[in-house]
Amino acid sequence: MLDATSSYKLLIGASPGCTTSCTPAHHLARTGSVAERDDKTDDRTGHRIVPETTRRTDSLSGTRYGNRPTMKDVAARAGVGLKTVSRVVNGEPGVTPDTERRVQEAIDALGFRRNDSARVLRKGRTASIGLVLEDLADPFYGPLSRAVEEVARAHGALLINGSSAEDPEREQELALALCARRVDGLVIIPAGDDHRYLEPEIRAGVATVFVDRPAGRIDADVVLSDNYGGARDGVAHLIAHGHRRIGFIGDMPRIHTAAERLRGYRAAMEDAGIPVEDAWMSLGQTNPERVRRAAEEMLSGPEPVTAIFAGNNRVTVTVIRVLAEQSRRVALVGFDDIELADLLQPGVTVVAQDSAALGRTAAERLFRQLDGGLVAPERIELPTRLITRGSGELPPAD
Amino acid sequence: MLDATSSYKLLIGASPGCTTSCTPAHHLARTGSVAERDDKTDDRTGHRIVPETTRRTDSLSGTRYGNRPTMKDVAARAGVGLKTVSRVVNGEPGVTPDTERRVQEAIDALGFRRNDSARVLRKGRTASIGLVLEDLADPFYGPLSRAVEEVARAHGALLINGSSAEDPEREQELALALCARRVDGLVIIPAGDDHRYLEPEIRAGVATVFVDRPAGRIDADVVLSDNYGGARDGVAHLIAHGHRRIGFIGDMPRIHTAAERLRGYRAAMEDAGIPVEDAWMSLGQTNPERVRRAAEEMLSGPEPVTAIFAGNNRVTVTVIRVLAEQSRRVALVGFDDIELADLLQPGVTVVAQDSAALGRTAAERLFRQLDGGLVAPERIELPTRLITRGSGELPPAD
DNA sequence: TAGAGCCTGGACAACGTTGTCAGATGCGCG
DNA sequence: CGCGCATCTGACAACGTTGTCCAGGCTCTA
Repeated sequence: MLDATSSYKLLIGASPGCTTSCTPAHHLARTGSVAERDDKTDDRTGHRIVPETTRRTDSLSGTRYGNRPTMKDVAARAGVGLKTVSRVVNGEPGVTPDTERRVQEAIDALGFRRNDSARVLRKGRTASIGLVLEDLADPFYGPLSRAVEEVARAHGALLINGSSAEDPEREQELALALCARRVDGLVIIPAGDDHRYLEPEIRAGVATVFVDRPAGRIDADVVLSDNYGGARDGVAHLIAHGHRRIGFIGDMPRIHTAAERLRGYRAAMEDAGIPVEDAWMSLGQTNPERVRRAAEEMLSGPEPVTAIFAGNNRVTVTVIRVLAEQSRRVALVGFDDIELADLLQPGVTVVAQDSAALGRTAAERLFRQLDGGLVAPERIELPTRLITRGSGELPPAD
Repeated sequence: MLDATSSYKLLIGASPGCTTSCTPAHHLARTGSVAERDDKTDDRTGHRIVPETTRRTDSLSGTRYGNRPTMKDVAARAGVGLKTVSRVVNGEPGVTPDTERRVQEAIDALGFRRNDSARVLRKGRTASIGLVLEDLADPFYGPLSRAVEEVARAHGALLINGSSAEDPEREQELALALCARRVDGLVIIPAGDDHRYLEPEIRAGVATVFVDRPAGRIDADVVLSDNYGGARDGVAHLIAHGHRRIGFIGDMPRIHTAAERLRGYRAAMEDAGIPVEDAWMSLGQTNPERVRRAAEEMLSGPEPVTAIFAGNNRVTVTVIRVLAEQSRRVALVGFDDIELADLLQPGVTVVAQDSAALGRTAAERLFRQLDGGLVAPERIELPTRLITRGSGELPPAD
């Protein structure tokens, strides 16, 4: 068992149900027939288990487990002082080649590896940054995460990341756990809307940058897409192609991006002088069931919408499915680009944001905070791109 | 600047070019016209920058940056001993409610947060595990990563992860850097084929599980999909639908999964008594350019292939693009499931592996190592599923 | 050959926490 | 009033590393 005291558990959060809410597995198509291989599999798990040839080496030997050699051990073996070993390990000058060789031999012989925990304790900086996002498995966050990692790597730092699962409490747990680890900085895709809990941390020097959505109740750097403008453009695009009854399906309104995109939708409609009807707007969870229901409702009745604006990639995917079942041709513009969107019939017109750029920009900003000391918090907005592929250019079919 | 000494840099790797090789950005369709928003953007970066209202709080106040309060400070302020604070922080028994209240007040007033580095140093366990994978941005690894994270979370551990970018050297750097951080365990999707460098670490008690591909030159737990069987089934499926000239496009042969899938291809062909021609097999990088060239070659000439087996998700996506441009109907089965595969015309038949299950199984195995002490290394093979959607059932079009 | 200066190596404290152990305090009871 | 006991508290060492500082030996020059 991992040694986690009660208080520690409180921080990290040992919640009962690990609801992996909305992994792409849900999005992956599971239609069509399924043939399962069946070849000497374990009854219970369906796994095939093959024992490896040898037992784990040294499992019973005299080697002490979990008792690693220290610099002291290396020093003793090499017949030198403790600090000399430190010098060799860190490549500091002032060691004769001969001594260095002896130390190196001892290191190799003992399998010594410097304990970075102790190093961190002594030096104060951990050379690691934390990333709190919503769901690592969401294709939108993959590139973002990778971009943050690349920037971290370029600065010699490691990346610790965790998923909040869109739960504000879990976001806080994670962020604070990372602070307890003394990460040098924090990149946060917020789930909650009150981040005052971070104030002591920021004051203590933890660099902090928010991405995709702004921080709540504190001043902090934030890097986001132009959600309002992007949505407005997308909806205006539909209007320009003759649509007037346009539906909007988005995420829960408490999520900043969802609210902004809705605002963009309203603005575009207003600009065109089209009064928006309540039945055209549906905000809520983005699981396939709800989205499907919402879409089907908009598409039924005496005056169905002729076009749908989908508030994010998950919504778009489900709406595509629903539209594929319709006899009428309904126009669609989605927020976020989607893989293979160009190969569908028709191609899916989207308002694309560059998630990698979001991550990169945020991480760079983070390290600038770390390098250069203090600057005024800024809000950096990245433009979106309207990519027309067909679905957004369909004329209204009344 | 982050404090990273030369030797440290050596470990973490401060490589010159940060080639974010093959992020999904490459896969995302960029066809169709593009309209860029242009609204008071910064000339150089294309960002829109809006200064936040206030200056960062305390930026110039007397608060000492990077000088956090310690338990000693809390103790002094609460007028109690050091150890009493420790007791309160850790929820240990033996503290009067009154004392506890005083300590808690001091903690809140000072914004104290326990330094886990020191804690780790003292206790030996870090309650964190490392994940080395190929590319966080690859949709295949997102769910895997998330699954590992969930299991870690259930055990009160945090997840540190890094991308090897399919570079063995970088894999080693990362893994060893994680060991220096004293992660309790390591989940590795290996890029290289020699992992003897991990021997001292494993001996020292670092739990280690390999995923997706087996370890090289050491005995270690490994969790992988039935690549051989899956590929054989997929190819047999094509053969069953009348194909004989079947192409195989896969990843570099040094990658275990690629080699196994090729073996499956050969086996299926042999089972059917079809001699394989060299021109039908193409192994190498999976970037769109090479895959496209490979596919186009197979499809030209006097005796073109009538079906293609795509060795992984990236290959499949590119092959779909190429096939969409062909006048002839060519059958396709791909390894790995793909989002929206069911909505294409025809739907894409795939051999699906459950990447989340891979991650979950591996992480659970890791914590079992940590909990239960030592067991013989095992090889756990997860079954694949053939999902038929149309593209794999097309008859040969000669 | 002596003194100055440089190079190398090592002793020691400190980082912030936790485990050990002993001391202090309060209480009940004989 | 004194004793034992239970409860609470705090002093101290240790975890493994790095920074400071000093000692000893060497080379070089006068």
